[in-house]
Amino acid sequence: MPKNNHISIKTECLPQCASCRVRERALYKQVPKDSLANSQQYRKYQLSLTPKTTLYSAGTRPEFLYTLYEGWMALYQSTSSGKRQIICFSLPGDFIGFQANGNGNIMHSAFSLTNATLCAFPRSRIKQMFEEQPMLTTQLSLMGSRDLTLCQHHLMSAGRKDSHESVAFLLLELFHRAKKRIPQDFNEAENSIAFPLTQEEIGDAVGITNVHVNRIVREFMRDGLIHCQHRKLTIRNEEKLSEIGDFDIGIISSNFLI
Amino acid sequence: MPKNNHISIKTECLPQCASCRVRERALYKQVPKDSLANSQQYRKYQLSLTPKTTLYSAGTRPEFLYTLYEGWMALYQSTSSGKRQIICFSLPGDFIGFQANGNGNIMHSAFSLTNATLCAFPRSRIKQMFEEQPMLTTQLSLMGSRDLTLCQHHLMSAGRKDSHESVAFLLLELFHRAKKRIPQDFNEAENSIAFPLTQEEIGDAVGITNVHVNRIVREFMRDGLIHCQHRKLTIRNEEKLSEIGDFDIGIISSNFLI
DNA sequence: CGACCTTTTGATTGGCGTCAAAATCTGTGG
DNA sequence: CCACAGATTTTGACGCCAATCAAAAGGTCG
Repeated sequence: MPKNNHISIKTECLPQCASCRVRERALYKQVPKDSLANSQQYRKYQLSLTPKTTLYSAGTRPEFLYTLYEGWMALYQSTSSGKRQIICFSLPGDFIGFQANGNGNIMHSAFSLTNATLCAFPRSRIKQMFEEQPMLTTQLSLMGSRDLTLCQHHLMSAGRKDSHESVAFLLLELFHRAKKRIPQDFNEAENSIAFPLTQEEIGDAVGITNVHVNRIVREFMRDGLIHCQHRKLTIRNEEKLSEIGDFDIGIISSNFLI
Repeated sequence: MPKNNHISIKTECLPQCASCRVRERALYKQVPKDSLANSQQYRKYQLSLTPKTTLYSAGTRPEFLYTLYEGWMALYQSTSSGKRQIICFSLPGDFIGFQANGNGNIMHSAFSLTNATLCAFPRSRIKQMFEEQPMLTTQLSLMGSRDLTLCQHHLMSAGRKDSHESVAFLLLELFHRAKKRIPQDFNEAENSIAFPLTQEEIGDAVGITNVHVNRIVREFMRDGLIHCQHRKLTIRNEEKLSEIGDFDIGIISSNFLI
C-alpha cells in the first residue's frame, strides 16, 4: 500500500514535456485559439510526487483535477477486507480525478508508481470551464470513452481470461501505450520500454497474486516471449504474446487519444 | 449466446414511458428549451426486440446510437475462445452504443434480456448534435462517468472479490437500479423486482460459472437473504447481503443519473 | 404435448491462493 | 563506495475455491 512519501507544490506550471504537447494538440485541436488561451488561466498548481505517493484517497472529495505530465500513476479501489484492485494506469497526458460522482465522494484512490509531475485544476472551476469551452467537453468525453473501453477489457481479463491471457494482455497494452506516450523511454533496438510496475501491482491489476504473476512472467521469459528485469520490459515475440493474450493492437491505435 | 429472434422497426418514436420522462428531465434539465425541441428532430426510428435478440455485434460499426425505453439489455464481449463477459446491464433510460472508438469498430455486442423497445439516433448526426447542444454533451459525459464507475466496481468484483461477495453485490446493484428505473415492476410489500437474468448471465457478469452461481443463490435463499424464482428477485435481508457484498447504496443514490 | 432452456445436485479435477523462506535488488546514510 | 534495511523476486509444498463433467428435474413456450 502506498504511503505518503513526498509531495511538493509550486504555483506556476512547468513547461510541458514533448509528449504532453503532442497530446494537448490532440485535445485542443478543435478548440478555437482564444478559447485555448483562456483555458490556460485555469492552471494553477504544479505537483511533484516521489514514487508510491498517494495523490488522493477514496472517500474524500478532492479539490482538484489533474493532468499528468511525467511519470506513471495508478488508480485503485480496495475492498473492506483490504484487497486492492488497480482499475487504471495513467501515463503522461492523462487526466486524473475526473470521475465525478455527482456531489458524492470519489470512489478510488490514486498514487504514483514513479516520480511524477502533475498540474492541478481547481475542481470548483470545472463547471465554468465546460460552459465556456464546449469543444473541450466533447474531447474530455471521448477520453472518458477511452477509459471505459480499457476498463471493459480489464473486466474481461479478470472475469473470463486465465492468468496467462490476462498478464500477456496487460503487458502488451502497457507496452504500446508507454511506447506512444513516453517515446523517450522506448528503445527501438531492443524493443523495450521503461517499466516501473512491481509484480504485485501487475497482480492487483489483473486479479491474481504476486506469486502467481511471478510464475507466469518467468514462464514467458523462459519461452523467449519477453524479458522483464530492472524496471525494463522487452517484448521478444509479440506475435505469440498477442495470441496468448488475445490482444488486438487496434485497441490502442484506433483511438487517437490513447 | 443470443440469436436474432425478432427486430421490428417503426419510423416514428413511441410516447415515452414514465421513467424515461423522469430521466430525460434529468438529462435535459440544463439544456435550453429551444435546443431541446431541436434535439427531438434527431429521433428517427423506434425498435422493438424480443428477448435474447442481438442489437449489434462486436467488430461492426453500428449506424445508430440507442436510447432504451423499455426492458433490460446487456452488453458483452467475447474472448477468441468463446467465453463471454457481460460488461454492462442497461435499464430504461440508458444510452447504448455510445462508446465510439475513434473511427474504429465497436468492441462489444448488445442483446436484449427481455422484450425491449428503443429509439435509434443516426450516428452520422451525433457530431452535429454535440456541436449544436453543448450542454447535452456535458450531460452525456456525466452518464459516461457513471458507466465507468459501475464498470470499475465490476472489475473489483471479478478481480478481487470471491464469488459470494460478487453475486451479493450484483444482486443489490441491479435491485436498486431496477427499483429506481422500473418502479412499476417494484413490489413494495414484498421488496421484490421483476428480474429477468438467468443464472448463466449472472455468472457471465461476475466471472463465475452458472453452476457455481446456482450454489451461491441457493445458499443465499437457504439463509433467508433473498428469494429468487420465476423471474422475480426479493431482497429479504438487505443488511446482511450488503455486508457480504461490500455494497454501499451510495453508488446508486449519489449519482443523479443512475 | 414436446422440444428446449434453465435450474439443481453430486463427483471429481485443477488453477491459483496461501504460507514460508531464501535470494536478489534498491535506495539511503555513513 | 560500502553496508545495511527494506522491498521485491523467486521457488517449493500444500490446500481450497471454483471449474468441469454429467445427469436429472423443473419451467416455458410454441
